[in-house]
Amino acid sequence: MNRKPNLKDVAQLAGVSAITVSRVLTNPEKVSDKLRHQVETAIEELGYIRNHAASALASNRSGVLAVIIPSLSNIVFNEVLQGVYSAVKQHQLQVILGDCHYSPLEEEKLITTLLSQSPEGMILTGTDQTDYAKRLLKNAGIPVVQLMELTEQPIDLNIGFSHLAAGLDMTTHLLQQGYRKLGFIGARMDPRTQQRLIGFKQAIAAWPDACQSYVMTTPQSSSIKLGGQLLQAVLAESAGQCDAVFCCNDDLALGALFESKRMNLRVPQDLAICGFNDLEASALVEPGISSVASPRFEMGKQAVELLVARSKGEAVPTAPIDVGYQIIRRAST
Amino acid sequence: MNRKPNLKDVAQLAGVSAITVSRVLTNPEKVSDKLRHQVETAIEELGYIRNHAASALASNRSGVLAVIIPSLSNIVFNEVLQGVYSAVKQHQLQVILGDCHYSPLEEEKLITTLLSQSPEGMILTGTDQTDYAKRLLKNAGIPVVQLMELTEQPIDLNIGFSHLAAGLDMTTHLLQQGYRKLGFIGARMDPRTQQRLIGFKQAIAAWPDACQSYVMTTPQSSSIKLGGQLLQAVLAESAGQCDAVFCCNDDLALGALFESKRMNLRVPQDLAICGFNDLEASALVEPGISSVASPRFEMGKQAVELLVARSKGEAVPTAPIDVGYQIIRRAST
DNA sequence: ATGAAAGCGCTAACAC
DNA sequence: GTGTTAGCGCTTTCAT
Repeated sequence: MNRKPNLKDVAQLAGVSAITVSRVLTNPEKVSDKLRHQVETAIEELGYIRNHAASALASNRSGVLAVIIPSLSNIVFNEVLQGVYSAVKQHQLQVILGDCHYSPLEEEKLITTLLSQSPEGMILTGTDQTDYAKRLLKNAGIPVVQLMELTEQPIDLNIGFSHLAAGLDMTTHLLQQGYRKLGFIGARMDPRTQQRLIGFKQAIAAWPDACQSYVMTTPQSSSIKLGGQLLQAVLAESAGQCDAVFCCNDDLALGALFESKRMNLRVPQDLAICGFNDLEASALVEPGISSVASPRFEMGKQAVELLVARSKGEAVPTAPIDVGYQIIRRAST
Repeated sequence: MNRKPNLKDVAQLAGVSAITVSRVLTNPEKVSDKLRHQVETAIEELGYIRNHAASALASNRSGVLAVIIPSLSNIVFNEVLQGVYSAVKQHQLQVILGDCHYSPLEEEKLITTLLSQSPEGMILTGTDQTDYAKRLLKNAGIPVVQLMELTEQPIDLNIGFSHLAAGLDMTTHLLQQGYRKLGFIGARMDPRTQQRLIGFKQAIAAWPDACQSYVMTTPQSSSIKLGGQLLQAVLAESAGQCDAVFCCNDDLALGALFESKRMNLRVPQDLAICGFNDLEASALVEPGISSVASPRFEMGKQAVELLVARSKGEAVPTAPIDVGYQIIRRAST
């Protein structure tokens, strides 16, 4: 016999019926000590591993959690993922991960693919799914979490924070520090980055004194190097007048900082720099870069907990959950 | 009717048999244009999504690829993952990912879990699986790739490079630059890091002139901050004599560089610093940090291609594939 | 506490 | 090119 052993093989060897073996696997406490031991021995001897597809089909429970992030290379989503993985362990769930490359259309396609695995829940990043995707998800009858940002009309559950408010607060901080010629550099410009830019503009509009703003964005994906290039662009655009730059993330901010040093600009005297996401490096470079911190790991974890609770039919908050953010002030501003 | 539509529902609506619908889904070219169109319309109308568990059970093909990495938070494995994901797309495979936290025992447990999904292949990081895990994998009868480092006795397929040789080359580079009091700082100390350390020691042993070495390692996980702390430790141990540090990765190297600046040590005059992995930041800090580059994305990609080829029964190289590495010399050394 | 029978939704193998 | 039949390996339901 060379094929993989199945339940029947184990049952036969243990001298019990298939269903008893199944019980040992899922509800060991429902089987007598004696039989359980016989079965466990047989399983070990045969090296039996339960066939997940058959199990899922018969029980109508896949044990799968679908997760879609916009980018595998952005460390920010990686941290969310870590939270997700830390939480699924306790719940015997397998994660199926998709990377939609910031594209709602690709996300829609991924959703159909992932739905075919009959996931018991789905975690999405952001709130800009296509209408068709939203319909699919509502029809799927599984709990869905939209993560990272807030929306008035969630598909189902929603956990995040306001990127607009964070952008506004950080910009206000720059203004309070006395800077009046503010640059904004942004890459990729996904919905959350755009919210930050809106916050930036609102803060400037709301400020009583006169101030200048110079916005420089690119659809290119973000990198440290790009931060240096965009800083140059903003300085050129402002004819060197710009005295503070709001970088839409910490990678750009690091690049801007390194570039400033190469140009012998003093930070924060000649130029203030702030970022977003509060990566480890931002705290450790000289000067430390002011940034916006948010509980990414926790968001991922909480999304899973919420999903699981909902699956069990427990009552869960259906209103968006605002996890907040924190403006971290450092020497760069 | 509120339950999810199945093949039969689609077939009935389209006025065909179930198998025809199945064919439209998997081999559209085997169905006449007319019927195919009818079926596609019915699928759309019902919002039908194929049940993966049933499909996998009946066809004995799961469409799943299992991947285990030692850490989700280490960007290095992330890049490998990106390679993996970039390749699976073309092959209609879903990735199931496990994080074994650098523990062979946890890896063993993960392997059993992941095997229950009947994956069509498995990608593992490194070569230090438990004996039981190796047996399980051999019995599973699926192609397995051990990635990142090389081994004489692979479980099945093997793609990687010699971390020992890379460590040796980089250390020799330091010696060639005239440094004679070499520090080694290492965190986590997984098998690959240990190989780098062995290379470090071999290079020193092989060098004709007298030289000193100071090795400082910790089981803690690596971070930028830790790099600064370990640098302090090495300087203390060497009574300030150490004139070059080999950092087992670029995070530590960055931390060491930032710390050197705080201590007003000139790099590379007072202290040379080199890292491993060649992260983006290493090229952009001032001075740039010398490092070891390796084709991580490509390794991930190649692993998938190899696995798929093997699954199809194509001939694939069974000998380890050495993808090599590159010593990147920058101003820090 | 244990088992027998039925069936989950799909596809392989074989007809036609 | 299309359909029929059988069965993948497991769990549900119901009986004992």
